[in-house]
Amino acid sequence: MLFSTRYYKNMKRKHQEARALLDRVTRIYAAEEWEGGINPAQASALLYLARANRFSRSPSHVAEYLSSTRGTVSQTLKALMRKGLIAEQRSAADKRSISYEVTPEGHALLEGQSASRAALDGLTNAEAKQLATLLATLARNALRARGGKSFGLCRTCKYHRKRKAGPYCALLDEALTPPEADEICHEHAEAA
Amino acid sequence: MLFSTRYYKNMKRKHQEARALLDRVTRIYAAEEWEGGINPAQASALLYLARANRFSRSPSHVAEYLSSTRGTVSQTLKALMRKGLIAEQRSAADKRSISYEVTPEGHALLEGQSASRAALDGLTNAEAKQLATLLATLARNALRARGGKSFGLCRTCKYHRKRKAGPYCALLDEALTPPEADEICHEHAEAA
DNA sequence: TCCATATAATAGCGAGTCGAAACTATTGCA
DNA sequence: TGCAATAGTTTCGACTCGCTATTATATGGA
Repeated sequence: MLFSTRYYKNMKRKHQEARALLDRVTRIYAAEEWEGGINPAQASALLYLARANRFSRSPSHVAEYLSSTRGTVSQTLKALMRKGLIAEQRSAADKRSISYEVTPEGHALLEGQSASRAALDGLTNAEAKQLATLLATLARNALRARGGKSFGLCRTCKYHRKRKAGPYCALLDEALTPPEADEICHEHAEAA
Repeated sequence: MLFSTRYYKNMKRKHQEARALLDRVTRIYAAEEWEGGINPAQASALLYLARANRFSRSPSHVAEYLSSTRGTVSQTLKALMRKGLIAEQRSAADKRSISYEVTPEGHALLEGQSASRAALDGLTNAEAKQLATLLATLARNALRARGGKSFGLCRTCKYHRKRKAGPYCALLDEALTPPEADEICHEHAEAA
């Protein structure tokens, strides 16, 4: 198939427009976050920790989720600790690993940000859903290209089982509480 | 209208999911940018300068577009200068103001990033257009709430005129070249 | 059992961002 | 002429960023 030069120029312009929009929206929200006494990196890490299950709340997992490094994330988490927004939970099984918990103060901060963003964005429910679907496609494709992990919700994983006693993970051979089925898992594998 | 607690919990979850997705996609792209020898703030400023018209390429304009401050942007632009990606253009009319030009090296870098992103995102043309539309709505609403300026394209502005001799700006009383009609303008006003 | 290797997290480095506030140099208005 | 507004820069302290050690713990052979 043959296309004109004009067609390609138009494609390129459209692509740059979408990219610039993503940049700009992110920066507007970042400005909001700064005003809440937290910086964007800290906000992203905090939201991840609030959404991740008990197997997925270590510095390494945060780093991988955010396409960052362990060193950088280690410092971000220390800052969140100092601010009392998360708490450390050392594991007995493996003394090297640490799991973080979002404190009530941390949850309150996220709650406030959610409210402020909902007021800002002014999207209808249908539009918000559409946006989430498109961004999810974008993330999935980009991650596949980069070899990253999906970090999807437990209930959409191929190891997820619905048992009479409640949800269950066939990979870790662990029983789960009902709310855990809606949390992010670092072991998440796309169902076929 | 009455809604259940479950309904609100679901709303909140959906909202956080969209926000987390925006976070994550941005960070995946940021990781790409670092690999290209440039950091996210520099990449955003560079792309803005490449898309802005000759009236809109000052440090103040970049700062306002990115919801940042003049001080921060001043440093970012100095970094881009050192890397030879932009060039200074001092004005004779107002000796205080500076306009920046993206150099051929800068354009080449953006070109490479565009190509790499297009390969990453894997969206169809229709999906890309839909995403751009949704993000534009988001940006417009958030900016209205914060009192920010739109920075839209010249040809969508209420002061834009299509004349026989070519495009024309009725606000600045200036004749424009055809490509300028597709550039960003800091004076942009939404058409009624 | 001992030792090499792998893994989890942290520390330190240098460049750079962030907002905020102080500071220059111009411009324009009264 | 004077003085406030504007455009840009500088400096500050806190923090992020990737990077390269370094420490502590686990694990898998020989």
